[in-house]
Amino acid sequence: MARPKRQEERRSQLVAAAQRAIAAHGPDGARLNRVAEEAGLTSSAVLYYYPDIDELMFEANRAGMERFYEARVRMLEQLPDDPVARLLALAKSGLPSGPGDTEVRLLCELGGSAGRNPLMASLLTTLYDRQVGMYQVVLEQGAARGIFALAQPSLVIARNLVALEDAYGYRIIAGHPTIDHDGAYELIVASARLATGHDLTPSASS
Amino acid sequence: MARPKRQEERRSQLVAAAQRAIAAHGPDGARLNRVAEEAGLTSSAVLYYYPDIDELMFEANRAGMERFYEARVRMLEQLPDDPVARLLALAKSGLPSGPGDTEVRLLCELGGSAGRNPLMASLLTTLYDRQVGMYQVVLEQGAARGIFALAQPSLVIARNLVALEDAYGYRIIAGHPTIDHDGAYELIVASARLATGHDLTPSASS
DNA sequence: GAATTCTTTTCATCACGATTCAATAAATCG
DNA sequence: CGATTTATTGAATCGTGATGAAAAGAATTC
Repeated sequence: MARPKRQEERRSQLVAAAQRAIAAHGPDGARLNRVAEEAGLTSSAVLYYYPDIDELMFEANRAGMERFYEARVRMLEQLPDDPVARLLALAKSGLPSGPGDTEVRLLCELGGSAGRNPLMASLLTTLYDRQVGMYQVVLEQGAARGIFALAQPSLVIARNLVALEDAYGYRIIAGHPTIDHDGAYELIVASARLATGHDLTPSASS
Repeated sequence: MARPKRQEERRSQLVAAAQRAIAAHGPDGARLNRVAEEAGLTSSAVLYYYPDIDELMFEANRAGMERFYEARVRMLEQLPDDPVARLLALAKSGLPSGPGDTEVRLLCELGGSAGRNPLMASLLTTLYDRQVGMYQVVLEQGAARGIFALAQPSLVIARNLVALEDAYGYRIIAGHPTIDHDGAYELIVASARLATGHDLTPSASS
């Protein structure tokens, strides 16, 4: 009797468009027009789905973080039950592939705005703690099996490893001439070696 | 025969005002009006000194980084010639005092924009490398005197320590509930302990 | 105090982005 | 097809910020 609603589909398209716009122009430079252009619509159409533009922007950021985290969780689940392999995979998956990695670009943009946006600050803090939790599980698992000889509490090691990921993410996004994805990975692994007392060579897992 | 020029003084006042505005509203939210208000002037007066507003903003950012770095260098110089004390002081001075630390807030804001601003990216990369250099000097000094037993090349250790500083700066600015200045300091020192093979207790320097 | 140069404000203008609303297009069902 | 609901557009409006020009204000020298 009428045209069916398919708003959810459009809404997620708009969220994706907003994410691209933010990655391209920053959280404040992502004007309504840019989002609309990115989505192939007019600004009015965007407003039709998100009468409050801030709501769309927040959702774009929130969803971006969620997606980043969820992807890592899924990756971890698909891996064999090997602490060494898992630790290395975590380190690799936490780094941007290069300066053009839009997913991490988004996260970096948010980091700066956390200082003046309590909501963003809270989301980022949560994301950080969740990632720390992931590392902790792997570390504890390895320790329980006698594979890792943790030199520090797992919380300390995990916090430092996630911190390294974050920081090198910024360096890679900024295009550091000698710290690219692989270089940062090696640096993080080097730190993990000391903390776990393990070689962390892919094959020497047991 | 006429009123003397004292533009340099005003210009540096404006740079400081711009820094405060950026720390308060972000790199893109720092409108000309905000800067003027922060400086106690009108927007036109600001334009009188900086016809190109982007030039002021860039200078504010550049000067902010420079100042941050120079302050650390001076602090190091004033310290006794003790690698342990210097390393600890470095770690402490690289972290924001709290979420309200405007100097580090500024740096965090820039980190995000580096992805779309090559000039900022270049400045931040330089700042990072310079800080790494500072750490390297201290590490090598300690190693040469037999105080530190470096578990890795000094470049690797230094890069990781500066990275930790950066990342915890973001966490502190974001107001992480359990990672404040002191907490982050302990985490960084914990990592430095493993890398230097030294207790890093303030008194056990020799 | 008058002349001169530097500084600042006021005001007008311009461009751009957000927002609204009426009009139009599209999809579905009977 | 035509009624009905959903989706999208385009023009109009509004506010904000950047910018420029002219006028007013301030500091110095003679």
